[in-house]
Amino acid sequence: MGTTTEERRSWTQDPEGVKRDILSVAVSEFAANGFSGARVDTIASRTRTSKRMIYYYFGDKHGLYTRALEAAYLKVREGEASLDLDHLPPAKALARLVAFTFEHHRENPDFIRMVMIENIHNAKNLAASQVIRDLNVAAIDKLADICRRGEAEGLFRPGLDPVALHWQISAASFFNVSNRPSFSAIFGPELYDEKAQVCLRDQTVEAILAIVATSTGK
Amino acid sequence: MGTTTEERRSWTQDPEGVKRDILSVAVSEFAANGFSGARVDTIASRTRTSKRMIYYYFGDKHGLYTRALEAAYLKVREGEASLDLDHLPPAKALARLVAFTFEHHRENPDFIRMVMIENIHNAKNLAASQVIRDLNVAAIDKLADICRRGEAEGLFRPGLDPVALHWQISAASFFNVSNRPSFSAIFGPELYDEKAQVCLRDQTVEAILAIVATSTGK
DNA sequence: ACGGAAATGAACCACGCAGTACATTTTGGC
DNA sequence: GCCAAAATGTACTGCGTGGTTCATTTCCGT
Repeated sequence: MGTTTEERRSWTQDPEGVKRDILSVAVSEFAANGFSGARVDTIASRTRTSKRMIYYYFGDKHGLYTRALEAAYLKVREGEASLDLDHLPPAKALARLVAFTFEHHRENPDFIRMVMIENIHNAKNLAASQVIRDLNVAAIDKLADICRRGEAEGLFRPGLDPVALHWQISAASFFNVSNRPSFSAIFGPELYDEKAQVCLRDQTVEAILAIVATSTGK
Repeated sequence: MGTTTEERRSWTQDPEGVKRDILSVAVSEFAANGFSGARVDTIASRTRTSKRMIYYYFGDKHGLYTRALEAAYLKVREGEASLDLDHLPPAKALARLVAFTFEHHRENPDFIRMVMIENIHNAKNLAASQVIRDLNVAAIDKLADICRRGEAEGLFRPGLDPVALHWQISAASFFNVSNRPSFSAIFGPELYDEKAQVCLRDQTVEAILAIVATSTGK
């Protein structure tokens, strides 16, 4: 009855595709607006599916946020995996790692913003995710290895703390992206010209090399 | 009629006090929860006055946020004014400035968080505030002066960019506070022990001194 | 001492937005 | 082919929250 005049809706199912779609939109929305700033309706409207599916797959806004955070981490750590430093001498390897980190952060502003947002929330969700903790601990192994080799060859000062070194590297690389808006607003955009960025990167590399070479701190 | 049984309310006016009260609560609430995360009702409940007064004096939530941001900046820049470096030789002065900045940021987490939040919002409000721009440009004068003196005495390499140097100093000092939650969550809280913090601070001072001393970058 | 403006109180409202109910279609196992 | 389970569409709701209305009290100039 009336089937001819009424519209018949049909679709083909694609659970994994739908989840991926939602997550990628969620990452960019949360990264852009923060947790409370992001709107589930907006996220939904930017996917090829509906709000209904978000709640179907992710439970609630918070669940979606957590999964988006993990997705951002996974993507960025994937990019790091390609870096092979074992064949380089320690100083070269370290220089390369620092320069790479600097560039890699620049290329992943959404990831940086997700971490900023997490820090505003005191890293509550980050701390709760075993997935992320594992990823990060793995990320420091490369650095620890370089330190070990450098010390063994007598090139680096003894007693280096890989975590402290990672802190120094992250500080510059992260800050460069995270505080770009405020820095540009106050001092002008010149420091973010490609040329100036290369300069900052090289300066950072040199600073890190200086730290491992000299005997500083106690 | 009935004036004896009905409660009579009376109060003494204090416009400036009320504004100060509201602003100080607003800073801590916005710093803690971000713009959309903060609740006007919560802010109101923590003041000695009412939500009505917030709208009376600040117009809307956004107006309150802007004023809170400026208040945070004013307070922190005030603390910096006490630092007198003119009587120190350039290297000493720079070392002192870096160490001071590092500590000063640690002591003002709410300010750091306000800047983080601004950066999430692409520094939109910060850019719109002439007050804040003036404050920051003034803040770099100290550093520019040290650079000038250092170069004149042949102690620093020529062509130093005070803004780039400020970037390096800020990166470490800011990151140390801004990313403490995520860093602690992932690598443990050890790096934020007093002892380790002193170590990081000294390491940062040395790194900055290395930058001005060597001829790095182009 | 009084009149108008500034300052404050108490209740109220409109609506944006997270989350749901219910119906319908697809899919895969037997 | 049939049926239960998974996946999707459509429409709806309750309430948290930013903002307002109206009345009342304090203060200050003359």
